[in-house]
Amino acid sequence: MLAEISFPIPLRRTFYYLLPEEMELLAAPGLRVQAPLGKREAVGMIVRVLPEKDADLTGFKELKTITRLLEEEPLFPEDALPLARWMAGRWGSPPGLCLGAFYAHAPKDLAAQGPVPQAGLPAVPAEQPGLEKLSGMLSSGRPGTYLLRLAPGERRELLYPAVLAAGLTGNAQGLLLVPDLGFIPSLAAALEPVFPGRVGVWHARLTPKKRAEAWAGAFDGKHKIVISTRAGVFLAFKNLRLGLMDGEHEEIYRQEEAEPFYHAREVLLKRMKALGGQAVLASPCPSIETWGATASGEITRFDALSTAARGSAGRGPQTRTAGVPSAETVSPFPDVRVLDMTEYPGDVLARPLADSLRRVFASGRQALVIAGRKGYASRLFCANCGWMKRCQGCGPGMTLQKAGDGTQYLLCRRCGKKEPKPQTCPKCAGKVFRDYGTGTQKAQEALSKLLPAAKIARFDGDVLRGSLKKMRGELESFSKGEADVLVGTRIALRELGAPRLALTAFIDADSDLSSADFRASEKSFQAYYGAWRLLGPEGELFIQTREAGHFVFSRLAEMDYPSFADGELAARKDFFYPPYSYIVKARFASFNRPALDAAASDFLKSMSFLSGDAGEILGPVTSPGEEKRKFYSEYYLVKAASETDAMLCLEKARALAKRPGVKYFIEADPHGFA
DNA sequence: AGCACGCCGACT
DNA sequence: GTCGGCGTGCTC
Repeated sequence: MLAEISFPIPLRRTFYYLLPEEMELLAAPGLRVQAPLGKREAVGMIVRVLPEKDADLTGFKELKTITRLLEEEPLFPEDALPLARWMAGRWGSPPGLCLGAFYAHAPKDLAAQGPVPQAGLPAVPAEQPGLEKLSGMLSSGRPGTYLLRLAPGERRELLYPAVLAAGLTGNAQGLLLVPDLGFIPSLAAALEPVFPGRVGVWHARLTPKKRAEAWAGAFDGKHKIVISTRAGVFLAFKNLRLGLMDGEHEEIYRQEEAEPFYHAREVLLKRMKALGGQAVLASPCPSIETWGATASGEITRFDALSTAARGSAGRGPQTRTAGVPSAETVSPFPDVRVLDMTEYPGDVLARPLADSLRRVFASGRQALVIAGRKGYASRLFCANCGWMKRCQGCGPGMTLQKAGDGTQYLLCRRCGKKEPKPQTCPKCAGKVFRDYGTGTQKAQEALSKLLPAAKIARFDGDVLRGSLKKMRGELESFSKGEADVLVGTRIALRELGAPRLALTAFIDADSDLSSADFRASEKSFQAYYGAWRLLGPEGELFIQTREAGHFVFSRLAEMDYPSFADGELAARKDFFYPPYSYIVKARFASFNRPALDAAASDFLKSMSFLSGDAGEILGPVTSPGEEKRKFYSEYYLVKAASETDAMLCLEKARALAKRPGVKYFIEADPHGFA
C-alpha cells in the first residue's frame, strides 16, 4: 500500500510513499507521518491511502518508505483536510501550506492525555440585559452563526464572559479571537472567574513552553476557552463548539504577508459549520460582508445594549444626553462636524477646527489629530476659488499623479480616466493651484504655528518604523498627559485606550476616501467611529473634506452605523462588489510590451467561461507611478458571482502557461488595490 | 521550506 | 590558496 503525503512546503504537489506492512491498518487520512524528504526527515500528513496500482508512478527512480506514524487518531475531529483544500482554492496558496497551518504547532510526540479537569463551581457572569435572546440561542447548542453588534462604549469584558458562559455547557470548548495582542490580558482576567484555571492564551509571542502548554490545553480539553490572535483559528480542539470573534471587521484578520493567505473570519465560519458548532461575530461596525450575510438571512443579528444605557459607565460621549435605552438611540449625538474644505481654500486647519483646538488647549485638555496618509496622491484645486477638477463620469475629485518623466496629470481613481493638468482655473481663471493632502509632518507644522506653546507628539509610520522605544515614548508622553496634541495616521487610533479626549480630527478625510479600494467608505466610517469612541464628555469630532456630500458623512451625526451599512451594502450590490461578488486580481508586468499583451490575452481567453451573470472583468488598469518608460504593468479584476466560480478563475489564472519575460501576480480577494 | 551544488570575491 | 556569498534546482 501507498500513502499520499502532503508536506508543509510551498509546493503544489503531494508525494507517494511506501507504507510498511505494520502501518497499513493504522494509516488513514488526517494522520501525521514522519518520512524522508530529500536529505532530511520531515513531518507531513496523509491525505490518501491507496493500493500501488492506483498511483501513477511513471518516471520514478525510487519510492521511499514512511518512517513512522505520529498518532493513531486525527488531531482534528472536524477533518482538517477539506478545510485546507478549500483554503487552498479560495486564496490560491499551496495546499501543503494550508494544511500545515493546522498542524504546524502540534508537538511531534503527543503527551499522554491527563484527566480532563472537572468543572468546579465557576462564577456565573451577571446577566447582560439585551443578551437574553442570543444567550438562549447559544445555550440551545443548535448550530448557528450570529452577529453581535456592539453598542458604543460596550464593555467587552462584561459581555463576552456572558456570551461564552451561555454557549459553553458540558465539556464544550470555545475560541475567542481578538484583533490585537493587547486585548488578551484584560479579557483573560475577565474570563478567569468564569472558567477558573481553564483559560488559555495563544499568540505569536508565547515562549516555547507556554506555547506547548496552550496547544496541549486546547487539544486535550483542559482549556475551556482559548483567547488568541488570528492564527488561533487553526488550533486543534478536542470539542470546539463556539467561536467568538471580537472586532470582526478588523483587517488584521486577513493574512496577506505570507502564504498561506487566509481570512480568519472566513476560516472560522467554515470551520464552525464543519463542526456543527456556533459562531458569533462581534463588532460595533461590522464588515459589509457580515452585514450582507445578515441581510440575506445567513447570519442572525443581535444588538447589544449600550453599557452606558445600563448605567454602569459614566464616561464617553454617550453620557451627554439621557438616551432612551435602545442600541440605536442611546448613543446621543456626539458633536461630529464635517468641514467642507472648499470653503477654506489653502487652509491646513479650517477655522472652526483651529478655534476648537485653541479652546481645548486653553482648557488643558488633549486632542488627537489624524493626518492624511503619507505619500498619497493629492488633489489639485484652485488657490483662489477652491475649484477642483472632478471626473465627469464618476463624480469624485481627480487625483494628481506624476508620470515617469516628471510631468503631472490628473487621474480618476474610480474609472482610471486621465486628463492633463489644467493651466488655468475654468471658474475664476486663476493660475495658482495648490495640491491638497496633508502628511503628519505638515500637520505638525500647522499645529505648532497655531499653538506655539503646545507640546505635540507624533505617531505615524515613520515613528513606528523607527525604534520601538521612541514609538512607545511618543505614545506614553501623550497618554500621561505630557503632550497636548498627538498627530498621527489612522494607526494611532488603535493604540489609544481610554476615551477621554476633548477633540479628535481628521485633517484630510479624502486621502482615505479616494483610495482605489472599494472598501474605502467602510474603512473610513470605522475610523471615524474609532476616533469618536476616544472622546470624553463634551468631546468633538472634526472631519475635513472636499467631498462633504459623500455618502459616508450622511449618517455620521448620529453614528448610525446600521443605516450607513445598509446604504453601503446597496452600493456594493449596484457595483457588483463583495459580498455580491468574489474578486480575483491578475497583474502582469514586463519590459516587453508584446509579451505582456500576449499574457493578458491568454488570461482573458481563460476567463471566457464566465459569461452573462456569472461575472465581469475590469481592466486593463495601469497602475500609476509604474509607467516608467520601459516597464509595463497592468492588472485585471475578475468579479465572479459565486465563490466556486472565483475559485475556478483563480485556478485557471494560476495555471496559465508562463510567457518568458512576463511576471504574473495572481491574487484572490485583493484589499486596497491600486 | 530545507538542503546541496556551484561558481566568483576577500581573507587567515 | 580556502571561507563564504546567495542563485538555482530538487524533494515520492
